[in-house]
Amino acid sequence: MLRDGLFLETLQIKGPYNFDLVLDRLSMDPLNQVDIDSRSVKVPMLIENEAVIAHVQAVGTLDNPKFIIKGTEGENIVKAEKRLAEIFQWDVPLEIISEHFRKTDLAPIFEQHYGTPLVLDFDPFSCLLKCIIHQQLNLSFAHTLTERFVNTFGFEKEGVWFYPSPETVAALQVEELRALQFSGRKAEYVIGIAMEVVKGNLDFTSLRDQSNEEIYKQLIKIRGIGPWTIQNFLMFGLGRLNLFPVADIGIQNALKKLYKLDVKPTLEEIESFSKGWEPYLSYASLYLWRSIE
DNA sequence: AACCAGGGAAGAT
DNA sequence: ATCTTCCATGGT
Repeated sequence: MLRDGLFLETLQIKGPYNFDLVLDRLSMDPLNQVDIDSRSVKVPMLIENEAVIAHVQAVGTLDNPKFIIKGTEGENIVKAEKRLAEIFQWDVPLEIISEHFRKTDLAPIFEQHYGTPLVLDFDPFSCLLKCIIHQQLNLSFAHTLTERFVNTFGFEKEGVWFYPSPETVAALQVEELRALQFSGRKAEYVIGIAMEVVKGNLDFTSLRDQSNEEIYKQLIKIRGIGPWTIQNFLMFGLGRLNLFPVADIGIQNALKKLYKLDVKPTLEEIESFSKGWEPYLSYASLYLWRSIE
């Protein structure tokens, strides 16, 4: 339905799906344009290299989720809607996943956050940059640092900020990022990764069709990208369902809290806890993070 | 005022 | 191959 230069669509999906909890989590990142009262968010996407913004608003309930989607009229409406479905995991059967955890130690947490989907980052390249920037920083400072980065080098459209393009980032100097309080090392990582993309050595479209292992082998070679970054990228960049970042401090603290441990669990303990959570380890990770947020 | 943070590279065994 | 140190800065 077209009106006033907008495309407008109502969408109904299978429940359970708790969009209010989605907005709750998205609002942790100051770059996300979330409006809790109207139950909506503006989603910046790159469709066929074109910046597109979709306004997604929940109008349904947990068990009968409905959305109103608005966007600027263009040629890629179908692709934009497909991408939205992927980002918000509208086709993932949350009931089945929730059922899977009902007989595990995570049951109470899954009860508490029932209907929470794993929402993807809005763009794979942005996801990777965000992972690098967030490495070894507390969430609060990490968010101000990414916000500062995007506001300085990215671009704004219809009130939403886009991360800078690989070309823009590749052309930056370390000193420009140091001025934003990046460490020298972090600045080198970010610029270096953008250069790999510009040179064509890192292509996110082709990554989509590769296995986790193939992607790992390719990304681990790039300076600044380690296991934690790859696991996060596979989860939030590509939406893979079975990742568990054992080295993640947040996961460790969540497990410590869940099992009432005096110290953070060892690698072996974590491995043994997570037995039985497959093949949905990403959802275990997500709900563990939620449990300490 | 220490100590920690949703890590990873580089150097040392 | 595996262990240790350094990076850099804000938060608590």
